[in-house]
Amino acid sequence: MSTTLHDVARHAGVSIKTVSNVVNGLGRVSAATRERVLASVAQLDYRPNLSARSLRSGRTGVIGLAIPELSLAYFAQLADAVIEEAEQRGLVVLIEQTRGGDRTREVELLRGPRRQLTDGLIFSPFGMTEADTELLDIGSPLVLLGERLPDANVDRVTMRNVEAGAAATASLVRIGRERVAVIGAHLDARMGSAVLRYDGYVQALREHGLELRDDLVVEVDLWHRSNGAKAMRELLARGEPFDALFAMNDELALGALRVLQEEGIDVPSDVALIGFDNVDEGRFSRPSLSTVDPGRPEIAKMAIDLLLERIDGVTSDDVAPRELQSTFRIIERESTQAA
Amino acid sequence: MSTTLHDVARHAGVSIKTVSNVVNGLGRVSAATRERVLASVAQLDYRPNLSARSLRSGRTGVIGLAIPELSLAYFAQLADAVIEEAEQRGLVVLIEQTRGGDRTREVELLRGPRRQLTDGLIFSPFGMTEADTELLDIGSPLVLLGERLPDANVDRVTMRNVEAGAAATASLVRIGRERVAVIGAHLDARMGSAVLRYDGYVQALREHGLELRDDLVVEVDLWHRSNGAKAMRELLARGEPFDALFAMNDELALGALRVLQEEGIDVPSDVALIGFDNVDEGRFSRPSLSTVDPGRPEIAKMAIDLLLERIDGVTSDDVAPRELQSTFRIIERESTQAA
DNA sequence: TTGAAAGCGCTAACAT
DNA sequence: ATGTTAGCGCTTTCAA
Repeated sequence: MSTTLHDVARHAGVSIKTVSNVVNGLGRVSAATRERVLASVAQLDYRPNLSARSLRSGRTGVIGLAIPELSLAYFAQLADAVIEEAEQRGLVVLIEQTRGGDRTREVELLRGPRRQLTDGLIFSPFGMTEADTELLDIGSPLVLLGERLPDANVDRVTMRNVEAGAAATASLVRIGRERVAVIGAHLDARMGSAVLRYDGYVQALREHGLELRDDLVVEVDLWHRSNGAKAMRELLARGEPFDALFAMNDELALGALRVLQEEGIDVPSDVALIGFDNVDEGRFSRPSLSTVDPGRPEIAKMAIDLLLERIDGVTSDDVAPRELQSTFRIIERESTQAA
Repeated sequence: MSTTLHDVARHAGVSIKTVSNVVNGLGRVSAATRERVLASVAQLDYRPNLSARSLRSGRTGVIGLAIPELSLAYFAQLADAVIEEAEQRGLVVLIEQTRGGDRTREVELLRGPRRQLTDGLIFSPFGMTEADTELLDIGSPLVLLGERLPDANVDRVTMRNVEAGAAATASLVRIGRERVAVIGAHLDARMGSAVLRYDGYVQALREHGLELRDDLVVEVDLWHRSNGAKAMRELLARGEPFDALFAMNDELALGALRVLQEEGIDVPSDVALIGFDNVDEGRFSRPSLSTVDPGRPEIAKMAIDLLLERIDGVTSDDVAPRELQSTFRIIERESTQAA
């Protein structure tokens, strides 16, 4: 059996309350007693039982992070940022994978028993639709990542997707490209990053007096690398000339890049390319990949801030949901080097 | 307040024990009562309080996974596999990052309060040295990943690094290469993957009657992509000709690939290249990267099996530590295509 | 400043 | 087949 408060109390010749006070730095304890208690704590190698503490306090010190898949670089790096930020605040992170937009898994996760284990959840939804919005009402603090489920009555962190999409597109135009293709669009969707980034794309074209051509727009369901390759083949098959490509994330961009090179199309001289997310790999691809940095550490910080304010009750339940936006920046690398 | 066992018991008109039995599927409960209890559970939306359950049972249902960094693709994919495997068994995973070989962080993590929150730990050590071995004696189930701390008295999962290193090297020789360079070596180390894979390399050269040339061996501390690039520049600067390269992991390989291409050296015709780890990105690089698949799902499964056997007491404490090895396989892609 | 005691929600030993 | 009850280790009134 491991050491308990009682053991320490007995050893130090004080009451269990005093030990508790010392351990938690609460209450008034005379320097002498504190000294004695700390000595006993060290000597007995006492460590508080977190289950008991949770049971009593109603807090676990654990927050959940639900993402589609850890093997997608974007989410791995996001999780990294969240764990880092949580640690600053003495919290620990439980990661749950929803396996790329599986609605059922997402719903189960929201209602599942694991919610009891966490003080709150940071959730990046993909499969749930607007009809499921009310399922988000889980009775414990929740912060959404991204623009999905726009009508949900919860705090969320997003980024300026429209502006970022426009800036990415503009960075291609600025180096003299006039036929800018885009892959990753979800034309039928009403909401989501795809819609917003596409809006930015359209907006930038318009601002620069360029024509929006449907045959330069490729829809892609999941933003995986393999789909980037597929989309690029489709685009090439259409035969419509283009001299630049905006890929809605880096995975798509790298998949597309691979196909462009197979076809002997040079990047950036024939086709300039910009991605989105600033995933590490883009720094080492050849050519290195220009991209949009979404400000992951800031996103992690904002999400945890919002969550903690609800957990701590600083923000009462009847305060309307808030939305925080991270600041992005364009990172120009070789794939958009002016010719 | 959320619903408790008592609430359900009262609502169903039975005792709390019966409810507990039903919820946990234990004991003999008549179909009728079970029915009634389940109805109440559903109606009251009862969910067991996991803190209370843990306090009572001494189990949390959480296992820890301590890895250097989630943003390294290998570890992200490993974590993915561990979470997946854990889920099969109703366990959940708490990820802790040791930030690439920081000994202090590793030691703190082993003794830290979070151990109280987990039933056991899967640990991939990097910073701790043999002098720290006894710190692994943490009094709760522990499984090591990899060959570090060889004298530790704990279960571990490894892979056949020597054989795999030899097989990788041999795959280069098999396509006619005779001057095989290697990057990632730790020549001064006594143990670790670097030593073993290097042994395999040496062994394969010998078996094929090839000369081991010191000037074709590049040491690299951390196996990051940037270091792969650096190592390749160093190798090229030496001026010693080579027609193949064994990189000790895929990150190194991709970093090296990038430099080779900058220098106009074609892969695979000028230099054939094989990495190690079978990270996703290798499938989409250009050329796609040949590699060694370490069998991640198997590693995850073995680690959790070992851990659970200790947790459940199936394996008693005085059973000597066991070592399980995953099976690897060589994956041949474009970077080792015969000319 | 310190102590005593109740009880968080659950499991399991024991009773019926 | 079902009920009673004693804690798990901690925090937190309430007393002293």
